[in-house]
Amino acid sequence: MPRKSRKLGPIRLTEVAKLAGVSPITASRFFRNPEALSVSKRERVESAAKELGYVPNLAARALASQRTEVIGVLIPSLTNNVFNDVLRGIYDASEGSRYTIQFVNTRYSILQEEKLLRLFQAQKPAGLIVTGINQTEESRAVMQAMNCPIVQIMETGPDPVDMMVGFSHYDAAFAAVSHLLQQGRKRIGFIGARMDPRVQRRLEGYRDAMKAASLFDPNLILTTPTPTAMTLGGTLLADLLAKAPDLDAVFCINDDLALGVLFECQRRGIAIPEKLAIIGFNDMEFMASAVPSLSSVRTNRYEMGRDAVTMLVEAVEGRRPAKPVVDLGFELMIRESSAPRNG
Amino acid sequence: MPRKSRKLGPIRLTEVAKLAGVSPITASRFFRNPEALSVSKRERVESAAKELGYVPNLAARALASQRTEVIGVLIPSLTNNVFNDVLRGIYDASEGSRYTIQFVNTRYSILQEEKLLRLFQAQKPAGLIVTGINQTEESRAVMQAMNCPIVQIMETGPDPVDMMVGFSHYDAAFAAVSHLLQQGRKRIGFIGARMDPRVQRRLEGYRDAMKAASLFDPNLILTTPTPTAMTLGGTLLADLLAKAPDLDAVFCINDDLALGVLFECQRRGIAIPEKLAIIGFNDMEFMASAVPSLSSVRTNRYEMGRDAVTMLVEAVEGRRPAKPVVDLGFELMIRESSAPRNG
DNA sequence: CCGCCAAAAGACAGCGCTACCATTTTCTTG
DNA sequence: CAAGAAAATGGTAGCGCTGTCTTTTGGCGG
Repeated sequence: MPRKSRKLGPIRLTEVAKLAGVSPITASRFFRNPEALSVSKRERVESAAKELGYVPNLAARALASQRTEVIGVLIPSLTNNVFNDVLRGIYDASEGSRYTIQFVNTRYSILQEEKLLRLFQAQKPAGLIVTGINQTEESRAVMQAMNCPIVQIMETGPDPVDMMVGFSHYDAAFAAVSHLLQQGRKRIGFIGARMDPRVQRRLEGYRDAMKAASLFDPNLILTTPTPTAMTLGGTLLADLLAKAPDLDAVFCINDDLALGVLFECQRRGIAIPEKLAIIGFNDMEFMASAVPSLSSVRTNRYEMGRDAVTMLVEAVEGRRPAKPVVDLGFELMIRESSAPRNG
Repeated sequence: MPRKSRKLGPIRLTEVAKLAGVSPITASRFFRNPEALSVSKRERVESAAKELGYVPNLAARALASQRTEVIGVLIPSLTNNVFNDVLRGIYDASEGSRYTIQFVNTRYSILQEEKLLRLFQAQKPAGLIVTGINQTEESRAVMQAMNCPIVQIMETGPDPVDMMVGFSHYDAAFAAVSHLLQQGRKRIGFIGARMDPRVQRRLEGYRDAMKAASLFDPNLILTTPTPTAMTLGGTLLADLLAKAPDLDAVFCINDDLALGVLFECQRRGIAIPEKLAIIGFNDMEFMASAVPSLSSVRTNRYEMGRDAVTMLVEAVEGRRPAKPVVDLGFELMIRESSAPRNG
């Protein structure tokens, strides 16, 4: 006898079935597809399960059925508040479904991402959410082999692995810079930190907008691989001002930097927007309440997370979306910090 | 024959064992406790596993061993940035271990918490992290029955379910208000939102500090059950000023509200700290860079998450901590916003 | 009242791994 | 060098559930 005799542990499906007077397999079906049972048996199983306080053993279910009800989520950072909103959307959407979220942090490393992807592969998740479109060849191969729906989030691009929900960072940055140009600004700086692929694309948008206006000047660009932080905004503005004292606007690749820039300006007595216009990116809540209120590019982060889960759930259940790539767009939120000079 | 013949799916332990020329159970041991194998077998299993690209099937492992390597985390909110930092600590600490984090959101509802706790119970987690000390009787009973180490985080209190990592919100608030009193402030307002149990305890700390100075006045207190937000800070300040026009300081239960208050003051031309002193709570990064810089109470959120996981892992492995309740304390960060009036 | 068909219920084996114990091998030591 | 202890390894069964197929049941027309 290899194991101790039956311990009195948690209630098993067999016990429920016995109490309900049905076979275990019928009880099993009750939990997966109650419609398949006759009304009488359905009620009996239901009350038996309630009476015993039965909770299915997920490990056994996963082993027997060869699949799980887990949605794997790969996100590059928890420090960056942007992903906080995305996660909120993901968790909110998952609560209505029967799927569980399993979240992992790639730390902006595509090799770490590859490793984690392999780990997920072994768990046979029901679906996968990955950030961005810059996966390694190997990662793409693993994803393709996984045989589950996959959504790439945060940006759109050509050649989706499966599905996508995002927006064009290039277009968003182009629009933000174009707005500053329309306000008559000419010496528009670019302040960027961390410089992940999406930030790189924002830089391209900035560059092309400036070139289109024949105002491009590499001295107006200041970037650092350092992770973003509010204090960094102040430091970077100081450095940029040293390189380009005639700066009359800044495009910050996120709102933390923008607020840091605002504070630095207050410290130095630089009038916003008269001397310097500021525009941020993402439109976090504080942008609207700052004094002066700060312009930004609103991105639909919560919706991205939420829609990714929705698409995944639909796809798992066989209802693949009409178009696999969803562009959630962006919106310019023009506020005091980029008002016309004489406004 | 109930199933199709052996499909060519993922590599199983048996395959690895065969290639290594050992029994499956020996191969199994390699993955759980390599020390138990002789060096020669260890090397053979290792290379066989690598060659075949073996990844253990976690569902089978969980089913056979009757336990998982999951740490369940119950946290009340993803919107509140405080928990972002805690989660970071949790995830960072878990990466060094073999445990996986399974996070769920209780939405500040103790009934939801109870429900989620039951769900976790069925999954037999290796450990559990729960927020706060205000669980239902039923929840406590479930936890006690779970037979796994449990850490309550975010605050300390009497009667831990098992272990605790946190600090005294009462003491922290008391200290913050005492500081304002020492600066000669007499009409110190309290601005609070959401009013979860921990915020309630901060209110008590405020109340007792004011009473001790014989300066308590209920008109100085303004709270709302609304979730916290930066704009809310401004609104609440406006309302409080209507009730108590002679206000000379505010204690905000978090930094978002404090920044909102600062912005509202800038809008109204209220001089900080001359007319009004401000102190927040948590010491988020932006507090130091604001102009004027904002005082706050530093709390060790990241460390709380990190230490909770560390304690859990230690406990699972039989090394229970010397003292089950860890007080991480707090630190008053005094900055310009609560400097003396003539400073 | 029979036969037919669809729907409902059940039988059975096995998913991939590990607990438990038995057995073999290696190491100590008088 | 024998004998006992300790370490390393293996055999077997089963964790709790579900996929597949088979059997039973019930409804209905003739």
